[in-house]
Amino acid sequence: MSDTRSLNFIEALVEADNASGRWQGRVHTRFPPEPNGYLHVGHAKSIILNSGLARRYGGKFNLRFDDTNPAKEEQEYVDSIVNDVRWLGGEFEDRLFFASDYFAQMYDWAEALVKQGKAYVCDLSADQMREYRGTLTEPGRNSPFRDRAVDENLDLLRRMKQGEFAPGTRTLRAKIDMASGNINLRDPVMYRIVKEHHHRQGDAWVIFPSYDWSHGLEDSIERITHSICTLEFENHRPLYDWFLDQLGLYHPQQIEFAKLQLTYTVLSKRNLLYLVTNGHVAGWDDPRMPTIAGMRRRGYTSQALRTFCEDIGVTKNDTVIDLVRLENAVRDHLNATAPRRMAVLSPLKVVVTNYPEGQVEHVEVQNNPEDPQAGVRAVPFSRELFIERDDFMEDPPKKFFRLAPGKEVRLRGAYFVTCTGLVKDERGAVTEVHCTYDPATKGANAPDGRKVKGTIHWVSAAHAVEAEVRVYDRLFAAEFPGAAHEGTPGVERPFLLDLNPRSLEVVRGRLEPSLAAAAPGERFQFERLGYFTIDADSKPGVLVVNRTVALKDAWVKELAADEGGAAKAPAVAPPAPKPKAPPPAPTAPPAEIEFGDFAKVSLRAGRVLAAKKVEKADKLLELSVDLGESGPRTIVSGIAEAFAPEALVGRNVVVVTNLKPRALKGIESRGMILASGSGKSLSLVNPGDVPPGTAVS
RNA sequence: UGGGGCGUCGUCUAAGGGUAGGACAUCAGACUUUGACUCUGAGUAUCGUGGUUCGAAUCCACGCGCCCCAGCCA
Repeated sequence: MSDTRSLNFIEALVEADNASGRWQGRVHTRFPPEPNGYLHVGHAKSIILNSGLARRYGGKFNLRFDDTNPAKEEQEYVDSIVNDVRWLGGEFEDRLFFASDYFAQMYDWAEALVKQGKAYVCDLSADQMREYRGTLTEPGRNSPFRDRAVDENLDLLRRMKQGEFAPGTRTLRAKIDMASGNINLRDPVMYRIVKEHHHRQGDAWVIFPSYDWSHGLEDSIERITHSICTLEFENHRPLYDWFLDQLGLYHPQQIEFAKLQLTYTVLSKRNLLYLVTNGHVAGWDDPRMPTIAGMRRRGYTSQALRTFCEDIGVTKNDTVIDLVRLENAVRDHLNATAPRRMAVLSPLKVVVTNYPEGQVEHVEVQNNPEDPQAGVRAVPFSRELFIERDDFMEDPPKKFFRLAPGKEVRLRGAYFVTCTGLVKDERGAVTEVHCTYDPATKGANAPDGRKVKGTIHWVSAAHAVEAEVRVYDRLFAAEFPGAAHEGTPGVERPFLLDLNPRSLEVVRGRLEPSLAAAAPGERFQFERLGYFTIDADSKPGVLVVNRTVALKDAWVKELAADEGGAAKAPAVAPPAPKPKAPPPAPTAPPAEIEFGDFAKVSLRAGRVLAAKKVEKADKLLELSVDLGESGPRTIVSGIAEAFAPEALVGRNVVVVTNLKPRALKGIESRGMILASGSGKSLSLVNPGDVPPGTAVS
């Protein structure tokens, strides 16, 4: 650590402790996951914080499974977690621990507490206990079992441990204060009866310690100095302290920080589990998942994750980090380290008409301009090539620097070529582009000094290797998944409505031949496209490639700014640029559009499922519209003056479905409702009685 | 209406009585054999109201806003 950044509040605290000699200079942290799911980026922040502290201050870092609830925990999760922590650089060496290994010790301490008269066996049912607990504003009442004699408590506790009682019939509770303003102090449960097989203890135990009872003990046993957890445990700290104090045990300091939250991302284990079990993704390690395993498979590097976590800082502020920060960290690291290759994802054939048929030569291309050490490679060039469809336009706007009739561009690493003609199919689509090349420009500038504005990538048609390219985009289309649908009647999992229908697009790519030998896990930059990694699904001769993250693209911004986003619908939506000016009312057509533009409009029948007013907007309604897709779309429409929300539910409407999503009052609208008229005398275009999704002309 | 925590550019984050700084984003420009990278420039912030002080983001008071807590989950 040779950085100059200022200390975060935990580092400052540790340094103060070191200065005062509070822990004799020791720093010992831990990461205590419950093995009931895969780790995600939020956990990465914690792992990096805890292990980073140990590294920075010459201390130690433990990995400890908090496996105190046999009902939810599995060995599969233990294995994945160990793997993920290691991958992230969490150096726990031989200090891999399990809370369940401390069960006997914890039990002895529980008996000690009973003997001190500070814990009792309670026969209240869960429901009764809730009633006795009181509410946030009213104190609780003492359990009728609170004053049992020590001997009776001891006897009962031992019999609980023997398995004499049914689950749920009794608990061991700490005797603290039923009137405390902090509900956690109202005689919290220490042990509950659970008759389930434990992944490590088997059936040896039928009583299991609660978090509040066990966590401090675990830390104490391991001689942790700084027990770092997230903000929601702040209310539990008095308990952490109470148990340790009553027992007179070694007493680490609990410190709370704000957990990581990310835009366009869902991070609760419950929701992630739901996505996995309901097939919205292919598994915990689906590259769209925010899990460590998913990000690794996506091609993220642990270095990038570490930089990201360092970068966002550690505070107690409840904040949401913009996903682009993570993506930038990944780009940064990969820009410096990933070898460049050429690959064409949406091929358009180019014939270099003045290049001899059958001739092949190899051009030398740098592996990484950012890193001269990376050397060069030879790429075959021939008469027939593929270029990206997006890199050719028959009738380009003025600022288009790529290939177009009569225009000259550089083929990266090879020659200048000039477009001399094109071939179309019967439907008018361009199928082939003809060019001539200038032999004098090989790998260099033109001797006559003429410049080209654009450089495009290419592959030799005959030499290209085909690959399945999985083009991933963010899993959710909304910045705060589900937030806009919170409280919508009948919607029990609002975040599902914001799933990005284009989070995965699979294409047949043509890759430069050197990629044929690439191994799973290798990462590359496909020039001008993005960073990609070879997926584990690859088999000899069958390449599967994942897009890790796209390169930034100033050109799509340009297009969006100039043409209101209508000119081009890329295969994968780039982050929608925020409109500069307030967007025009969605029902008002642009002043003038071209015939060609109009032909690109896709109209489909939809049915309105729900509608409500948009806050702070007089004219806008937020609609949920069924278009026969996997989930309804959210569409914001300026028709509030003409229609009451309730009047729209169930109506059939015509929707422009291929518009670039656009944020209106912070709500992402994915489509436009067709209407005629204006203001209060609007009428909706009716598609007739057809199923949602039907194309309308 | 109980207890706990948090409020600084659009978003993160520094400064903790003495010039409100940085990063990301945005915009403008330069460079470019990747419309990438890099570089230059610009705009935008101390929740509010009082008070203490030569001086307040910082200290005090009173408000306001947001988050967490009523599992035999962690």
